[in-house]
Amino acid sequence: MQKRVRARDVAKRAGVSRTTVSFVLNDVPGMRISKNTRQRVLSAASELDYHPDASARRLVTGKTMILGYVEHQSPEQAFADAIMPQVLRGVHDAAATAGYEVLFAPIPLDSSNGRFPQLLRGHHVDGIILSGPRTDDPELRKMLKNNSPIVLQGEWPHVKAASVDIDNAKAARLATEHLIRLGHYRIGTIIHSPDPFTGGAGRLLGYSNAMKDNQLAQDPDLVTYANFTPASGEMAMKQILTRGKPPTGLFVSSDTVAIGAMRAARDHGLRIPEDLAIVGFDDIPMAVYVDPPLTTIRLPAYGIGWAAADLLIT
Amino acid sequence: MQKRVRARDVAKRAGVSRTTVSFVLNDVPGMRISKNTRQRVLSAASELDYHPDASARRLVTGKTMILGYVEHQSPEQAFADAIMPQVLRGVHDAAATAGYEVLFAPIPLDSSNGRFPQLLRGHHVDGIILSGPRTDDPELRKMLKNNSPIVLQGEWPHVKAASVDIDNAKAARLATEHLIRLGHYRIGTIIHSPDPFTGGAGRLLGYSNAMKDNQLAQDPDLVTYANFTPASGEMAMKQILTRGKPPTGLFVSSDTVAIGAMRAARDHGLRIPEDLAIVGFDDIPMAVYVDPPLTTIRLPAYGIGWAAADLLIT
DNA sequence: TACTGATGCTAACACGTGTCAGCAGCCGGA
DNA sequence: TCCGGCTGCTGACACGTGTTAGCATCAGTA
Repeated sequence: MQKRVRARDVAKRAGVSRTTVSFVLNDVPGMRISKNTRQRVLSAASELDYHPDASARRLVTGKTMILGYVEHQSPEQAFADAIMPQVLRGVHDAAATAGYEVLFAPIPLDSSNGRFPQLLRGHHVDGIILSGPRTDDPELRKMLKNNSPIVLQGEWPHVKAASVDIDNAKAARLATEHLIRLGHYRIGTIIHSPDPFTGGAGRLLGYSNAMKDNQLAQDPDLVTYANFTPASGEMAMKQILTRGKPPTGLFVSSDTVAIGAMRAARDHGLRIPEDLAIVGFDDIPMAVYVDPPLTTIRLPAYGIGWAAADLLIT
Repeated sequence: MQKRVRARDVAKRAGVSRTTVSFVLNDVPGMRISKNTRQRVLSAASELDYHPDASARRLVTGKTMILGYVEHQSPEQAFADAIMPQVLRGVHDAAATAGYEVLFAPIPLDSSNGRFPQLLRGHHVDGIILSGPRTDDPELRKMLKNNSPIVLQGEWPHVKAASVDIDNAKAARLATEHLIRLGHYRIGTIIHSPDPFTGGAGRLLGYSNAMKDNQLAQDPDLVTYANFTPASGEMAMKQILTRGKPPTGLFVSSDTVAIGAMRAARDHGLRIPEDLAIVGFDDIPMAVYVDPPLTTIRLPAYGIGWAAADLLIT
C-alpha cells in the first residue's frame, strides 16, 4: 500500500499553493488561473494519481453525495425479488449522472430500529429511497412528518410524502379487463403483498373496479393474499382451490407469485391456459420463458428507480 | 429540517467537555468515567438525538467503514441476475455485523474506467468485493498486483488474489454425473459465461472430466456458450439443435440460462425430461417452480457474499 | 505536613479539504 | 509620478470528530 497523496503533494510538485490545486481540480468558476498553471497542476495530479479524500470533502461541504437505498423486506422476500436488480440499477444510474454514490442499506422486517435517523442525522447519506415502505412503521411516519429527504417507492395514500409509483389501480384494471375480454367471468385474484405494505391495495382496487364496471360478480372466495414469494403464491392458490369451484381466470399482482400459483394449479390438475388463464404483473425477465409464457403487465422497474433517485436529488 | 446536533451540544447539556462525550459514546477502554457522568452524557445524547458525523469520524480515523460491492456486468446481465439479491444480502449482513456499510457500485461492461483507484484512493471505501471479474481488465490486474484490498467473487487461476468461490469443476462434475447415472451418454452443455469472465472455465472442465472418466465421447457440437440471460440460453440451445442430432442430456451452468434453453427445446418439439433431461446450476428461487421443476446444483449465494465480505474485513 | 498515586476529567492538536478575503505585480491613464 | 483596476495567485479559517498528554483533586501513607 503506497502512501496517501494529498492535495499538498500535488501543490508542491506543481509549484503552486494548495488553494490553487483545489481551484483547478474543481474548476471553480470566477477564479482566473493561467493556462500554464492549470496545465502544471493537472499533470502533477495525474502523475501522482491524486484522488481527493471523500471524507474531508464531505466534512467541509456538508454534502455526502450519497443516496441510501433502503429495503424493508424479509430475507425470503428479498431473495425472490426479481426486479430489485433493475430498480437498484435505475437508482444508481440516475445517482451517478448527478455525481452521487449509492449506499445499500436493508433493514430488518420487524422494525426500522433507528436506522433512518442514523443514516440521515449521522450524515451517512443525503437522502433515502425506501423500497417497500410499511404503513405501520411509526418511525417512518415521524421522519416523513419531519420533512426528511425520503422518497417512497410505492404509493401511500393520505400521507404527504414524496413517492414514485405507477398507477397500480389502472394497471390492475387493464390486467383484469384482458381476462374479461377473453370471455372469462369467474375471475379471481391473488394480491402479492399483505396489508402493512403499500401497493397491494391499489391493485386490488383496480381488479375490483374492472369487475364492477363489467357487471361481474365478485366472489370473495376467489380473492387471497400472498407474500411476495413463489412459495406464498403456491399457498394462496391452494387456498382458493380448496374453497370450492375454481376460477377460470386469475389476476396475480406479481409474476414471482404467479409462478408459484401456476405450480399449485397444475398440481391440482388444471391446464394452463385452457382451464385457468393467468395474468401476472411486473414483467420479470423470466416471465416470457416459463411454460406457458406468462401474460403480464410491464413494470418499468429501471425507470422507477431512476425517477426515485431523480426526485430525491432535485 | 432541524439544526445539526454536534458533540459540543451534548457536552454543554451534560455539563462536561466534548472529549468526555467522545469517551463515553465510544466506550474508550482505559478511560475512567464516573457512573454519574456517563449517565448524564448518555441521557443528553439521547435527548438531543445525537448521531456523530460520519465524515468527520472517517476523516480522523482514516477508516471509512464502508465496503464497495462492484458489479462488472452489462445491464441485461444484471437485470436477469437472480442470485444477486442473495449475494448482496450476504455481503451486507457480514459487513453490518462488523460495523461496515455497503456501497453499491456497478461499473460499465467495457472498461473499469478508473473506478477502482477512485473508490480506494479517494477513500470512498476500505475495500472492494468484485462480482464478475474479467480476466482482460488491465486496471484490475494492476490493482491486484498492487495488493489493493479487493476480493474477487469468482475464481481466477494463476493470479494471486483473494477470492471466494465454490469448487466449480467439482460441482459441474456432479451435475454431469447425475445425467450419466440416469443412463444418458449423449450429453451436451451450455456454459453460461463467455470467455473473459471467470467461472465458466471451471464448470466446463468439470463437465469434461465427468465425460472422460466415464468413457463417454465428447461431441464438440454439443458444447456452446451463452451470456448469462434466458435469451442467450435460448440462442445457445437453438445452435446445438441446428448442428445435428440433439443430445438426450444437457448440463447448463446457470438456471437462468437453462430456462431459456428449455423454451428453445420445447419449441423444437422436445419433451422435457422425456426427450431431453436438463440439469441447471445456482438453484435460483424459481427453479423449483418452472414446469417441469429444474434439477439444479445449489449455489450458496448468501454464504458466498458473506464470506467475501468477511475475508475483506479480517 | 508533605508526598505519592490513583481517579476523573479537559485542552489542544490532527485529519484533508473548500472557500473567502486579500495581496503582489502589472498596465494604462492623468 | 501617482493612482486605480485587473490578473493570478495565496494565507488562513472552518468543518466535527478521535486521541494524546496533562492537570486538578483527593485519599492514603510516612
